[in-house]
Amino acid sequence: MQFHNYVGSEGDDSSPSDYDWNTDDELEVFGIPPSDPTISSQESCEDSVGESSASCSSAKHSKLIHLFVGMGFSRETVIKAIDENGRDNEEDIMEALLTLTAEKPLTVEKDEALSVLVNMGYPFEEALTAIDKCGPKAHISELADFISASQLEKGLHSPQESPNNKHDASDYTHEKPCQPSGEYYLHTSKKVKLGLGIFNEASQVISRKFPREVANKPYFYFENVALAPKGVWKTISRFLYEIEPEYVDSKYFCAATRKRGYIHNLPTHNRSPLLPIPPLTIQEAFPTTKKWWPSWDRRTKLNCLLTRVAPGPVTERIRKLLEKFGDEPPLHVQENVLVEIRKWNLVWVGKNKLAPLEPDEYEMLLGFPRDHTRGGGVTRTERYKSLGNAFQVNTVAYHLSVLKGRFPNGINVLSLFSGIGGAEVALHRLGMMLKNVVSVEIAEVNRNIIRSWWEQTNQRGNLIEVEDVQKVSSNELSQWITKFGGFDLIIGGSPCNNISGSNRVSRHGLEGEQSSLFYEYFRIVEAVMEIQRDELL
DNA sequence: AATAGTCGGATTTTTAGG
DNA sequence: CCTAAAAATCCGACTATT
Repeated sequence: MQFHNYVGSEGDDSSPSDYDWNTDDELEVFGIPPSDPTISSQESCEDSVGESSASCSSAKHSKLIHLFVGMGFSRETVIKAIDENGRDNEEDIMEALLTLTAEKPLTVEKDEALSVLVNMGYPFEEALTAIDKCGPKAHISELADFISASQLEKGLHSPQESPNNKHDASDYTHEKPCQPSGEYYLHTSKKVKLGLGIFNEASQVISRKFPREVANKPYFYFENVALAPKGVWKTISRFLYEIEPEYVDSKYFCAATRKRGYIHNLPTHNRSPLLPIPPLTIQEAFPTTKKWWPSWDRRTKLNCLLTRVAPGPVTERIRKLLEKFGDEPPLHVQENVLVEIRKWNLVWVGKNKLAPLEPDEYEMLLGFPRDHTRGGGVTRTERYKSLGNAFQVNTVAYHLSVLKGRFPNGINVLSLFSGIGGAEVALHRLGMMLKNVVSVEIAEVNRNIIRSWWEQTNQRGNLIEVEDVQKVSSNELSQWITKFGGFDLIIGGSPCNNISGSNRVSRHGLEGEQSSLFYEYFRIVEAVMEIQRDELL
């Protein structure tokens, strides 16, 4: 029953599966000479230390480059932006980068259109819907008209009439608890959730009532798997102030499915995605696989990236099977192979040859910098495990983007179940200054990864690493709060071990051994709320 | 009524490194 | 030849969706 919001009557024609770019893309991209969207976004991190380019020698310069490269811009673009704006004003550079990346012609029309529309100020989700409806080849003006029309049609009162004005009405004042009534309304833009997407037009304007205490500082953001056993999300909602989960599939943000539920008290107006928009199909994300991709494998999206990948013998078995037939295996063989392919999330890397994704491909799809989890004694198996448990950075950043303007002087973050630091990376890529980050993570390899990232990105703030969430006392919280002046954001996804459908052994629900740590999340949110409310009075 | 897909766990076998 | 680590191989249920 908690999935009642899936039942949006006519979700059919807006269903994501009928993005019909399949055929278009294949033809087009084949026709285009070697220009790889993926390579341009990845090359950057590789040799960032090699300061051989003659002109740039100062330490400040290279630090700046590193900083912005860490946010996901290509090294080339960063250098250009710094050259144009000087190295002293980081905000100007940031603006220039956003402009440059938005103007840069992308290889695929859809991405380009999306980027342009977003840059014009249209909400990301509406832009996607428009492209979905009008087709990827539609002219920008046509798409813009579509969006305006649909906004009118829905009688949207939102401040989007003048798309160029990104920052007009703020939906509420964050510093002050607005109404003394204690009632609080948050207007989500209409297409929130439904069908595990955020772009279903069947949904209506939703007003959520917040208890007064969560309408105030601090913001919190909770994440877990969407397809939990019955009742789990209802329980989670009950603890987290009766806020309805927002179900989002990360396939709208990258080339892989990732169905997750999010409960938060963030405003939802004027969200904006990270730029550049990542490749949204397998074919765009992995151009080299097109050469080997058989026509009968019609996938455009990968399935969820799990913590384990297919062992070698599986792919070898398929290869031998396929080699028995010619170019076109019989239908029943195709179907059997497809079942295995989908189950193990394989891609084509040679003639009849399949392979699981590499760890660095996981990183790319999930929005992390290349080699984020590499090195420092981290094994391959551990990388898969940590990455499989991680946030999809673009998705989370999209939600957190509303915070950017609210904390121009930096933000204090309490990050629970940090894992490999998806929340930290998301905030950083949004260009937010991280003042104080308390990061709670049980696994040593993950803490090392976060620490390493923190140092590589030249963070000027303060990172405190804590091991066990159960040992975080309210006393300790008080001390941090006093020292930092309070937390602005509490963020984390509690363990899904006993909730995930993949677990055949101990899917015991929210009360399971690991998943019950959700209550620790709740405990800490409560404690921080309590302490900071007292301090404010 | 049938199908598809899922932030996994326990155990055994193989490999890597002395 | 030994040990530790990594890879391979077992293992269904639950539910939204069609």
